[in-house]
Amino acid sequence: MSRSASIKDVANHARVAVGTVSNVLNYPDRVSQRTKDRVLQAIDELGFVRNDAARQLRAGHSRTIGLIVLDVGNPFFTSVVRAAEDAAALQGSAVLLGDSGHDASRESNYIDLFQEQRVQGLLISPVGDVTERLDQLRERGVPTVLVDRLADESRYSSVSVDDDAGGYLAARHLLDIGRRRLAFVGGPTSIRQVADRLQGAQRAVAEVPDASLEVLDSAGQTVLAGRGVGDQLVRRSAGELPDGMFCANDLLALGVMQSLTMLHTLRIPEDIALIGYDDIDFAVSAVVPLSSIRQPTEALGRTAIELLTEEVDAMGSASDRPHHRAVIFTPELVVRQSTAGAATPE
Amino acid sequence: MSRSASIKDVANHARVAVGTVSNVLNYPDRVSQRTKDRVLQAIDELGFVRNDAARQLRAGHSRTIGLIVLDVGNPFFTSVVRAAEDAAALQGSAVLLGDSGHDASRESNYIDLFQEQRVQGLLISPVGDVTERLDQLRERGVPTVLVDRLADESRYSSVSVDDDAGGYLAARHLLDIGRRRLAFVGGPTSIRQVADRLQGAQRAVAEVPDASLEVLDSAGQTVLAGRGVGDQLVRRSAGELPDGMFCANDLLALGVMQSLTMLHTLRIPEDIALIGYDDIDFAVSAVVPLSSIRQPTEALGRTAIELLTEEVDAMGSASDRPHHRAVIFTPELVVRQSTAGAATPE
DNA sequence: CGGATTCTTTGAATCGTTTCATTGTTACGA
DNA sequence: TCGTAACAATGAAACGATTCAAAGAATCCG
Repeated sequence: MSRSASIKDVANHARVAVGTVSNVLNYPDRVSQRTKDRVLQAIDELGFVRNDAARQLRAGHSRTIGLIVLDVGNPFFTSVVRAAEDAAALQGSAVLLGDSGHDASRESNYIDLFQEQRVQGLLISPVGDVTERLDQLRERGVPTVLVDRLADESRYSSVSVDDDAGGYLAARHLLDIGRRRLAFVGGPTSIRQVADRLQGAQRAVAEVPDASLEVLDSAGQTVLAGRGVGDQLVRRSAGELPDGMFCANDLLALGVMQSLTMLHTLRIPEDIALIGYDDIDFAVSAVVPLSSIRQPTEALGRTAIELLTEEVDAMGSASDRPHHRAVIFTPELVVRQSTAGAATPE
Repeated sequence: MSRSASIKDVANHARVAVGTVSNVLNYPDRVSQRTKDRVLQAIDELGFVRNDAARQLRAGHSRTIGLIVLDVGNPFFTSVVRAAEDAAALQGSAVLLGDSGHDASRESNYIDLFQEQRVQGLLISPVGDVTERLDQLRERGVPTVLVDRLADESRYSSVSVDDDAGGYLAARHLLDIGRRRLAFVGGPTSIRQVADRLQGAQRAVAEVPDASLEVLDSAGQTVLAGRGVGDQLVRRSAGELPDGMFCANDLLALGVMQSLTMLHTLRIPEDIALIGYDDIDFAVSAVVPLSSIRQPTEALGRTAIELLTEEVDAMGSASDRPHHRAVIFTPELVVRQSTAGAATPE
């Protein structure tokens, strides 16, 4: 129930000046061994723990970094968060995590909170149009790095993944194992990710003379939506079926797989090769382990912190040229049984 | 690039005293409309944002609550976290989230960090034995509530879920739809959750004279482990098969379902009714939508904050009797197709 | 032994907010 | 018109850590 001990209590207890205690904590080399021992013992006896508020009041800024993601429940972000936390910890910063849940007002609340906390900088996967807000933050000395969103390099640094390249990888892989009648399954193309992945797939298909790509619009991005598409497919005659399918995400792919395998008339991968996107945990333990495109989430998180640190440092040196970088990662192909085996053209 | 405006800048700009600005922010009623307008305008013009560090230095404590979970990627905790954040926001606190990832040293780092930040209190789902550490925290005025772990009420408050009751619910449901030859699938019973769920199931079975419960040990708690168990089952002759199965979690259940439905010789739920535990997102979109036991995660998170608030308040009034509460929630049965339909006894 | 040099220690000033005793102002009833 | 009460505004003190100029101690060298 006793109030926390302060640096002054420690100083009294060790019979030294407060400045000395501070030196023990921050510049141990400046202090003689004898006094250092006395001070450390006093710290131990009183159970002294630094008061971070006082510290950052003096310093003018905190040692924390704000991170606002769209959805902590999404494994993609979970992984980015963890990587960012680890990278930040290495340089002695902590990460304050905010989950906007795709809600602009929650997002705004977190920005307010982080600004009050005087975070060193902000990593954000924005919901609404927050550019004005972010400009204002930067004026006040808080730099921002956009996550999972490509930014104009003249304005912000950003880390993102090349969805077009991912789409290309997936389609190219299907073509490489000999498939020619491809189908793309994806939700509304108004979603940028979906549109980009489709575009990449089209690019790959265009490179192969006799290949075709059919676009199957799904109602959403869920397992059920995928099953809906699959159910329609199984009604087709054999000649009308694709022999390779690329789904805009793994949930869709798992739904399609459920439909196709349910009736045991179509085999994966022999009759139809199937590939998803995201490489979620479930992909590996599907009935037929699902090939997928893996996003380099660890690299995203780590690099986001690196770019932010660059910006923070640049802020310190009052060089006026704003030097931002937009880092774009290329996703990675993960081959499993759903696209395994040699070519089986008709 | 300009330094952030302080309350003093605002005071100068509005030609009032600093105390007045503070009053506008904290006790608007004490200030006349005229000055309030002037101050608010000055705040707006300077883009003033409170410095939380100074605030909490003065206050002696922050308005944040520390929350350390075992794994943010786990949907159970994700949901608890979100509920806790919402509940905290309602009372004007923010939640600092730490992910220990089942690692005692990460856990310890977060406790250090939160102590430096002078959090109001701590919610924790502990990895190692941290009781000493928590006692020490309480002495310094930082109360703790244990999450997803039953605590001795004489020492801590806690919120947890009754796994025995959950196991009972699941088995009772299978019995209620007429199944008698039950099987429990679960990992090593050294895991408390698994042992409790099994115990509850046994309790239910004991209540019905001609019912039996077979225990099938799974290698782990994954889809693949479940498939392993399922693969062994399908080799049995019809008479040796259970007619109702309860899996210690949904992943196991989904694995079992994959095996059983793969060969199309056994039907779910007609031949074998199947129920899992946790009600993960995938349960509803399985080939046969999976019945499950849902844990009241929202209530857990909300109640954890409530108990913590009680403790914080109790700390304020220097009443020496430590009054802790251990709240135990009962999980909920979610019936889907995998256990649907009337009884089909042999 | 004295002066120069290096190494330690000191403690007041500072960061930005809140608090609160004090002073200043206004309004009202007698 | 005066006294009193209610209301507004003031500004110094405090929170706890860090910084830094200055003082004090120890060491070295000629």
